Amino acid sequence: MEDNHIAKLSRRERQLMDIVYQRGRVSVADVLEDLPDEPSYSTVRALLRILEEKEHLTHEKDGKRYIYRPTQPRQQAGRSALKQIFHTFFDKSIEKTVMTLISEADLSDEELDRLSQLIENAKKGDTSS
Amino acid sequence: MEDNHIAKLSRRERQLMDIVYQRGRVSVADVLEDLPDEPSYSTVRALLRILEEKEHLTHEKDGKRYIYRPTQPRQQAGRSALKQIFHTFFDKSIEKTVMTLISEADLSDEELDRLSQLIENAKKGDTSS
DNA sequence: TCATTTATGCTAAATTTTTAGCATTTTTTC
DNA sequence: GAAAAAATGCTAAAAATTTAGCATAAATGA
Repeated sequence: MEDNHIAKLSRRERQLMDIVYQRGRVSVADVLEDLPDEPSYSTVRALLRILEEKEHLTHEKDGKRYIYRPTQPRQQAGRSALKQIFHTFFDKSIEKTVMTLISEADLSDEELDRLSQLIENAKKGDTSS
Repeated sequence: MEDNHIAKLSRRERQLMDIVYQRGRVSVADVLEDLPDEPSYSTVRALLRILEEKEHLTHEKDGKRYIYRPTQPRQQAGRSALKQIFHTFFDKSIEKTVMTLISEADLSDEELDRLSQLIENAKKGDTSS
């Protein structure tokens, strides 16, 4: 169950999951706030319920209202999303991908140094943290 | 029109676009080959036509059959896909993203050296190539 | 306590997506 | 050059997604 079954989501479902992953945990109102084309309250609730049925979300009660969280941890979901992109657009080349990230960002020298450090550590076989 | 309007695609449409970006250019048969749940020839054709209407694809004739290509260049599409992931799952942190990429890949020392080099170049203000 | 507000539960309609069929055109092959 | 094979053009049905409405329950506050 490591797989990218997030790819099977419908358009709207994906949009909701993105919001959930950005926020970490959400109420119906939160989601509504982040949706640019204000659908109705009912609509959002229905979608959250469906996502819960499909086991992409769980909810707990916070006082009177529901708070939803993703079932798949953020990091894991991120990793598999990243892998997908990297396959489709960057020929599975880490270099191409990193290059694109760096050129996108206009990093300070300090940040670049930290990246170097990261790579040095990897070289020593330390892939943790 | 730089935006991620690829996010507005339906599930099936996205799946097709992924195939197109992986292959660069495709015939109907190519797409069919890459779809795990063999839909009919007609189905794929209809989808390609729709994607063309929406201007995500163009086609040209290669002998008797159509060859489809994305209208948005691969690199541009990749960049915007990457940006999305990086926003949603990695708190807009280049470091987190690169770290994940590296840990995913089990790179050789040689490859890591090339990455270091990449970063050195960036430090010198060279964000080209 | 009782009215108001703010939630959820459930259901069904509207819309969009997905699919495939049949007709026609172009290419190939004998 | 006629039959078969391999494309595309167009249309419409089936399935899935998306939406919102109405009923009900829980919390709030005067």
